[in-house]
Amino acid sequence: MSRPIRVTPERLLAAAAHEFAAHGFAGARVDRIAARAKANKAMVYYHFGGKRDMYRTLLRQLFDRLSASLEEIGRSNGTPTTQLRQAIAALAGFIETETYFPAVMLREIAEGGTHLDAKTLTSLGAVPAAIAGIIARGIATGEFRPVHPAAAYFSIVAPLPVFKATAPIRSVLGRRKHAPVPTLSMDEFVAHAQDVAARMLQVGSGQ
Amino acid sequence: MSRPIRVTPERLLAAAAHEFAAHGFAGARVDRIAARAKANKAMVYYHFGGKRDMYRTLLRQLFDRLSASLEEIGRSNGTPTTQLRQAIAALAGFIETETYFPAVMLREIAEGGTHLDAKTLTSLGAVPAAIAGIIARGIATGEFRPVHPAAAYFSIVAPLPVFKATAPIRSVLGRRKHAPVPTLSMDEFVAHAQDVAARMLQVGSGQ
DNA sequence: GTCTATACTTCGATAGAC
DNA sequence: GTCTATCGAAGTATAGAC
Repeated sequence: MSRPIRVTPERLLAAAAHEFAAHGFAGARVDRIAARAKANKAMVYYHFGGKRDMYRTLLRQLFDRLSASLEEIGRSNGTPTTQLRQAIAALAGFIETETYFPAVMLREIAEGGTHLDAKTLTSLGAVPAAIAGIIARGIATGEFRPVHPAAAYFSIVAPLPVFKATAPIRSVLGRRKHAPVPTLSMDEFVAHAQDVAARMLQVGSGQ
Repeated sequence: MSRPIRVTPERLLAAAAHEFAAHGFAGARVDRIAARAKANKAMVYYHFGGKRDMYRTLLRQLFDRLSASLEEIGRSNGTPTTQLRQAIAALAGFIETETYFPAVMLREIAEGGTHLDAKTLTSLGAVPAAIAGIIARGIATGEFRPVHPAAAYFSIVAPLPVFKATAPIRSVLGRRKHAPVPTLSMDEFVAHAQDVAARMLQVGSGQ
């Protein structure tokens, strides 16, 4: 108590998350980040050195938090099937909590990792590693059918952020006549994603 | 023959595709687009009116071409199962041909459709509509189990552009010790995606 | 239709006082 | 650590000759 926490950097990062998600790295404005954080623009340079380093710090924190959560599930004593369900739920929960994460992630993918340094790439890589680990273990125990872990990873993970990030577009499209996309909640979609993962990895029942 | 085709707008659009894919809307530079098209910067404004309208024209053309290809498959006399396999292959082929499409699409999703006008949104909407149509028909005939068409759409479509667009990052990550992501070709991933779609929609065999 | 030259604006970054 | 003031570099867009 009464600990003089440095709030400025944290507030700046939160504002940066919002800004980078909404406008991308190039479109993000340092002025807007400072304004949103109710801080001075010079503080960005004082605390982070510049726009790019602030961006990297943000990404590293996001990936570290996500991978830590996934790795904890991987270390639990559940079966691979259970762990995978939990991992999907954890990813969905992370997306719901860190609402800017899907947009930031999709943007960085599109960017091809251009803005990332080695340290940030390491943090990023821990996410697929955690999921692939669960899958590989399930295959090793014979609980999952043998699939390429990377292929399974993308089938499992990609739909969630894309679904979440398309919400605004789906909303606009849904307000039209002959709406092609009926309403679908995040919870429903998570259940669907868990079901798809289970069917994908189900032993036997070749199609 | 000897038809005096206006090549400048086409060349500009091709250059724009490259530029918007690599840098996003905000990061795209009109100078670079003109330079790459070996045209003058003023031509962008003459032919398209500005950066934003050029971007919309590009997106509209992309979505129109993709949805036309998918709708043609939907009109063919194959079964829904066959049509869905073909649709996934067509999407993969489109991604391979229009190499800048995945990045552009992921970026626009992250952007929340901010830069899109009504006409472009209509073109965009035709893509999920075509896929959802195939799925709905398969459910109607009892060939597919009843799933939410939108949920199925995202499970089927999202992994492909994400897989393709992550190639640069996977390549960097793969060059490291303890590489978490073994090599995986696009062809292998497409086959995997078709398999996942089939299993997802397979009647019975509750997980 | 195409090019040159340039007006106007915005943005990232820093210097320097407090 | 924080703020004000400002520089210099880009960037979009247009005017106007050809």
